[in-house]
Parts: sequence; structure tokens; C-alpha cells
Amino acid sequence: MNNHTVESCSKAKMAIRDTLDVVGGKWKLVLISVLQSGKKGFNELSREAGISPRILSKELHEMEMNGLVSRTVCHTKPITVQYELTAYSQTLNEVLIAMQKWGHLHRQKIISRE
Amino acid sequence: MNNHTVESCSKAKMAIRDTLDVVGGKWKLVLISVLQSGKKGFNELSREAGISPRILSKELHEMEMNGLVSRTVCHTKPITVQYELTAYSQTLNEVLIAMQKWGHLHRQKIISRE
DNA sequence: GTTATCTGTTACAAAAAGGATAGTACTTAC
DNA sequence: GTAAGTACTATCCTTTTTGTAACAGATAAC
Repeated sequence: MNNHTVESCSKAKMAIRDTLDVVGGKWKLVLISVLQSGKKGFNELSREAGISPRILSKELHEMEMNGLVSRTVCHTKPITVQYELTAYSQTLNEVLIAMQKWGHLHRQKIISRE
Repeated sequence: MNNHTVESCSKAKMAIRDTLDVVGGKWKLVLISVLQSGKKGFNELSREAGISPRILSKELHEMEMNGLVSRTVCHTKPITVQYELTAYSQTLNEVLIAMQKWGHLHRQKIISRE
């Protein structure tokens, strides 16, 4: 099903796919949302997002590779690591805010129908 | 603006999850984007989005149940079906536009680094 | 020396998502 | 009656994603 005609590959479609490639899936936007309250350690992030270490590790790697989060090792007594949003990740703010607003709106719609 | 209390954070998380539940995955936003150029038949949609009939059928069902598209049977010579965006689906415009813009921005960033 | 914390990783399993192919049912055109 | 177009559905299979549990290396507290 690889019909890459000019028509079937409109700019809008491609852009949305690009976005989904970077930030799609179950966790990345949630993680960014959690990290917006400040830098966090690995376990802290795991607890607050409700994500298992294995998945968290994978997601953070991907996000780091895409320049969305930075990883800083702190040479404390038990070594800790701080994950922090990058400046680039803030270009996603519009997306995040729009999704937060819509999620809220949709929930209201569902609730008001019961 | 940056009021990141624990409460507002978990709300944000929930809202994002809600949105992803309805509109997450590989196809729904792409389908909406394609349908923005007007109502389309099943095969037409399949071709333009590059999605197989099986998946398309499933996605359309889910989108219909969530009030995002309407299905209209036209009693033409060979029966045709029109899928069309609902008014409610337009509440997703902000999300779509933000994602389109970001996808484009991100692609520029990637390209300019090569 | 056992327990606990931190940051992860590894192995295994399950579930969800997605895709390929073909087929159904109906109608029109040739 | 064969082909082609409409709208799907069924079956089977692969890939991707997600989860659980255990473990590892390091440090510190008890």
C-alpha cells in the first residue's frame, strides 16, 4: 500500500505523521507534561507518570535523541540523574496546550451526557 | 501561566491521556486531515490516506462512536457511503493545526542539520 | 552483612496495532 | 458472463508496544 502520489502525500498529512513519529505513542506527551513542573529524577518520573522503568528508559532515550529532554548526571552520594525539558521541547507547547484543552473539553462533553 | 501545582499537573496528564484515547494512534488525525478537504467515500478515503480497508473500517467506526465523523448512505446506483467530519470534530482544529505546524518546523530543523 | 536507595537493564510474556490477501454482496457496463 | 466499481468483512500473520519481574552496580544506613 505504498501509493506515494503527490496527492496522497499532502503537506498536512506528512507534517502530522512527522509529529506522530516524534511524539506519538502513549507516553511522550505525558512525560513532557510531567516534566513541565521542573527537572526530575528517574524514579521520580517513573512514579509521577505511572510508567515502568523499562518503558521510561526507552522513552527518555528517544526523547533525548530528538532533542526534547536533557540528561544530567549529578555526582551526589547515590548518583542521581536529572531529566529536564530542553528549550526545543517548548516548541511543542502549542500542541500540548491544545491537547490538554481538548481532553478537558471532551471529558466535559462525555460527563454532561450521562 | 506557569502554575504547575501537583493538581494542575495530574489534570493535564489526564486531559492528554483522554485526548490520546480518542485521537491517538497512527491514523485518526491523518484521516481527519484528509477529510478536511470534504466528504469522501470509503475507497476514496482508503486511497488518499494510504490505509488498508480493514484498518480504515475500524478507525471510522471508532471515530463515528466518538462523534468525529458521520456516515451517510447514499442510495445511488451502486450504493455509496459518504464520510464527513462533524461539527464536533472541528473542536480538534487547534490540535491539528498545532501538530501540522510543529511537524513542519521539526522537519525544517532536521533538514537544516544535514 | 543485610537492607535500602538510586539508575537503569535483561528476559520473558502479553496485548495492541497494523498489514496482506482474499472474499462477500450488489450493480453497472461491455 | 466477465470485468470493474461500490463498501466493506474475514482470516491470518507480523510488528510494535507495553507490562512484569528480576537483577546489577554503586553507595549508604543500620
